[in-house]
Amino acid sequence: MSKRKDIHNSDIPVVCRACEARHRGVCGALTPEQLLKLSQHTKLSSVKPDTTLLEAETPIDAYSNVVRGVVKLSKLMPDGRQQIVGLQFAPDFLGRPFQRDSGVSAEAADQVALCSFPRRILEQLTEESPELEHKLHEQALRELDEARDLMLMLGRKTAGEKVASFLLLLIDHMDPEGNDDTDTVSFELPLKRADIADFLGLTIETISRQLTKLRKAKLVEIENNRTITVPSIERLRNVSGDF
Amino acid sequence: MSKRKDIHNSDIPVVCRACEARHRGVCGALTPEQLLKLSQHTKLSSVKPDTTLLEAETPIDAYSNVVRGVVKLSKLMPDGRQQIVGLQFAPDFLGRPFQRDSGVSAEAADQVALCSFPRRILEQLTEESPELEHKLHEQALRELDEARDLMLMLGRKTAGEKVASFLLLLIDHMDPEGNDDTDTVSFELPLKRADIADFLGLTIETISRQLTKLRKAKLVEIENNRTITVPSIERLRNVSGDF
DNA sequence: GCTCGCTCTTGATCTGAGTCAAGCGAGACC
DNA sequence: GGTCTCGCTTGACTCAGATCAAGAGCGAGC
Repeated sequence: MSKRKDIHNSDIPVVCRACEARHRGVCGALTPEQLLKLSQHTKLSSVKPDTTLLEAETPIDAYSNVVRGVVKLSKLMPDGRQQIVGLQFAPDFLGRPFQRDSGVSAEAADQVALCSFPRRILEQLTEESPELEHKLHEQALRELDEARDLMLMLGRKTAGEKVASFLLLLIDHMDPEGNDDTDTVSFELPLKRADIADFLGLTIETISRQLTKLRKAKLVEIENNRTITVPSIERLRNVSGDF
Repeated sequence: MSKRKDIHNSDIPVVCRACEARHRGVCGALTPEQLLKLSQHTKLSSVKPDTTLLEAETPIDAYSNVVRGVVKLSKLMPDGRQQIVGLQFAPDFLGRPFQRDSGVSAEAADQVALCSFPRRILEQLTEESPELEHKLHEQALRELDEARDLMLMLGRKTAGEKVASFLLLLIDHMDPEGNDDTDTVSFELPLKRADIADFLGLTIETISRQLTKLRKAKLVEIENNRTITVPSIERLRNVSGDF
């Protein structure tokens, strides 16, 4: 990031100037010229909750950066059982490089903003800049780490620990700006109960009961079903099983 | 693979000639010269079941290819609960590129043979050959896909479906040579019951009961607790939940 | 040969989360 | 205002898999 400080801001395409993807996301690997080229083909869009963004089994012809909101990656069993296998937050990259169908589908969890570009462009840029492939590789490794954390959670944690872990995961990923190092946070749940259940391998009813339990134990406060306040992250972590 | 047919075999280092990693693994990205350079620093080793290969939280200074056997990647909770988050079969690459600690530890599940080399060498080769990074990227994406399949399994499948899926996973990964397109296979279980339990998020007793159930349903035959025969892969798939 | 330790199986019982069912509150639409 | 739908909660009951307990099989070491 500091490496780019010397570049005058006017070299940066207007649409990219305020975008997180340029700092923490894959676009950070691009030169101003490449960024310009890319930005000429990008399309910003905003979609409603539960809009399907990628279908499993369907090869994709566009990639996106998540600019705002939360995207659910999910897998479906033939009989309808569903598991959310990952959540993507801004500025994550969305879409499987190298064409292989990844077998997951992607849906907006809440109001989501995307910055999309055709597959062809990304492929060109990858070829001329190994640093871009490196960024994508790093994102893949990061997602792999998260997937494995989730496996531990799904396989070995109790319902209560799962819900606590989920809240902590949200706190970790959302607005890293508002990180004032305090032990207390407040935020909007981007997922509805049904999504949380599909993420944690539980049922809606169990999510509801566990949240009530956390509320009665004064570990969280809940307003309007969606606004969560965690008075002490520390205390919440104590019931997450993570130490 | 066909691209290398024209290279005379004598260009290939002796230790690499019969190695799967040269074909399906990461070494396939290297030129004969690079392979030679690498092979001068590699060390072949063979380790007993349950030997620790990588410790979580400990940065690694060597990478390996799995040449024979099965390696368990696992995560541990502070109170001792354990989850196996991945299994690596020959010729998988073992070790996290770019130094970051991945938080998993690796143990031999059965008798394992490794081909190891110092981190420095891999880093040098990655710098001079983007194709190598590409191979590593592809392996990361493959592992990510597998991790997500496992998440669906851990979160949504019944004990019976989990055990059936596990056997199918083994059939998929083991000796792709012996794949004579028949519907019946026979193989040795590389994991003991306790490992299977940690992999599937169940207990030893449940594994045992589910195997007995499969045996009584004539879906598998079991000899000496370790030798499995599946008379019809098709029928086993029918109880795996995968369609 | 005998014992020890390890892996695995089987049975009896318990329990955490699922299932089924009812009801509430809030926004959307008529 | 009334009714529908959707998201959520709560209670009663059920059940799949965990837990607890006993014992069998088998190879290693003495």
